[in-house]
Amino acid sequence: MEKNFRLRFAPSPTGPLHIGGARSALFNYLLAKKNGGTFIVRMEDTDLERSSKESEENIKASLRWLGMDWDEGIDVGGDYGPYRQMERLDIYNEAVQKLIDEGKAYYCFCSEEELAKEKEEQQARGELPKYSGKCRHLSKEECERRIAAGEKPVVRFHVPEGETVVVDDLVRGEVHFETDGIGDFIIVKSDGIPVYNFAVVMDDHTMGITHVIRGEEHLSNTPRQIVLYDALGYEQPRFAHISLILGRDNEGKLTKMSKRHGSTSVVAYKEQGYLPEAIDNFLALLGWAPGGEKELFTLEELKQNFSLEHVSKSPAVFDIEKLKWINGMYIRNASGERLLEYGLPYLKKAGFVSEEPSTEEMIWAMSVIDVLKTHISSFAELPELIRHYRGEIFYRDEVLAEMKEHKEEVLTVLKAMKEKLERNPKIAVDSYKKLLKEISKETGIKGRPLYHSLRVAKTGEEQGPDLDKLSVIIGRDLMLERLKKFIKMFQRMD
RNA sequence: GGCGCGUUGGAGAAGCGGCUGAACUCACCAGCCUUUCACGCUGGCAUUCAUGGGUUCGAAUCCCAUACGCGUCACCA
Repeated sequence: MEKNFRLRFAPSPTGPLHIGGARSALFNYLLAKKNGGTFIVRMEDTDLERSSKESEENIKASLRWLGMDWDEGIDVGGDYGPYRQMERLDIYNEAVQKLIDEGKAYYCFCSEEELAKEKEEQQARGELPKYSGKCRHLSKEECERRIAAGEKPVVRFHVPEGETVVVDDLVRGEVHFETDGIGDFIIVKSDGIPVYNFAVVMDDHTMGITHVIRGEEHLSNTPRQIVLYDALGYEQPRFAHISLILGRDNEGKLTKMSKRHGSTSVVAYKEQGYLPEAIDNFLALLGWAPGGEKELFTLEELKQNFSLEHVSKSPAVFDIEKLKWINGMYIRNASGERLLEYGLPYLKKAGFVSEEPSTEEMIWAMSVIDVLKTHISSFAELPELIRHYRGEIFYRDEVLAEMKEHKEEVLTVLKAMKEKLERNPKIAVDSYKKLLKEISKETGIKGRPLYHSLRVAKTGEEQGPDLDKLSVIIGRDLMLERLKKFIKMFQRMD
């Protein structure tokens, strides 16, 4: 009998939601949805120093933006709350007291200096550094006396010696750890707040979590947690540790994804004009492989197809080129409305259309986006491209040299265009195609000689959007100005 | 250093003992489409899976060793 799937994403609100976190959240979300289960979001805010409300808000907003709505947890509630660790202290304290009473955990009064010294000595002797167990045998009376005297002890868990802990991991198989390598670890800090390894066990158990999908960096924490599950008499959830996300640094070395590899937060990608469905798609492919040749998946399709069986053990490389490609594909396939919805803010921000666009501006925005949509991989490139086409242009020597070989032809075409533009001060955007036809007919020049000369004169480039459509961006006046300048310059060349 | 994990083309990445004489994507090359380029479409692009042994009728796929890379060893999560 399979229990209902209950999965969770439990970030600590110590910064904006980053790519790695979003990917963990996604995998949990997808597995829950695939199996008709429940997706829960909870906050691990026991690090008072670094936790902040802004971070929590950022994480929630990012998750919602990516389409990962949770069924239970923070903000939405549920039967297993509260969903913030700092509001669950009573639950933890009760369990800690039980462990102390049973002799499975104990107060430790060692100072940081003592511990550091001990560690140093152990290392000098070539031993693995771990807590000596010095406070293990303090009497209850002594503990009470010292606490009453104002000392602030931590609580350590007495790790059973000489045992092997097996992590039965859904992606890595059985991974073995010796308890002798662990040492009695702290479960409650001297300020009375439990440490992650303890709180997470309590939460996952009391919330009925069935599967824990998290980053590989937690693999070495898992034996500690398992030993706690055993001591508490709780049943373990299934664990799945997904591989790290690597980024390539300036020297070309691959290391764990961090700020030095560029943007790491979800909001940063949002601001750069990536679509949430593209991010989801990209994230899903970071370590997970769908069966066939298909690479583009909507969230809905991901929900149906996701499974842990095809999650890779080897690290995933954050390949920004791939993200750009995926995003570009989503942009090309998006409806006009959606394109406008996402693209317009970038045009406004860059000042190409006003804050309250007129109908004319809206029409212009739509056609610009339509012209450029096959040339951008994110919406942030939209204003960049427009500025690029309108800005200073440079003519490459090789290109000019090639054109010089057909000097007469080139000049004929350019002059014809110049004259037509001069005669039509208010030429409509959609009549450029007709114009090109006329020029071709009148001059007898067609194909590459026709298009190439005009393209170079107008943009300085040899490739780009359709020539007639380019007028939407450059406009009649600028185009004419450039033609005149180019003709002048070109005539003087020999 | 201990423990843990990984190593497939120019890059990302499938593959889980025979139907892979190694998918797919990017990049690159060629052709088609387009009165041009791009977009799009079609085709080409690893005699080989870090190296060395072994198991097997058969291995990128299983085992061992070596090398290299990465992660983790907190009163952070």
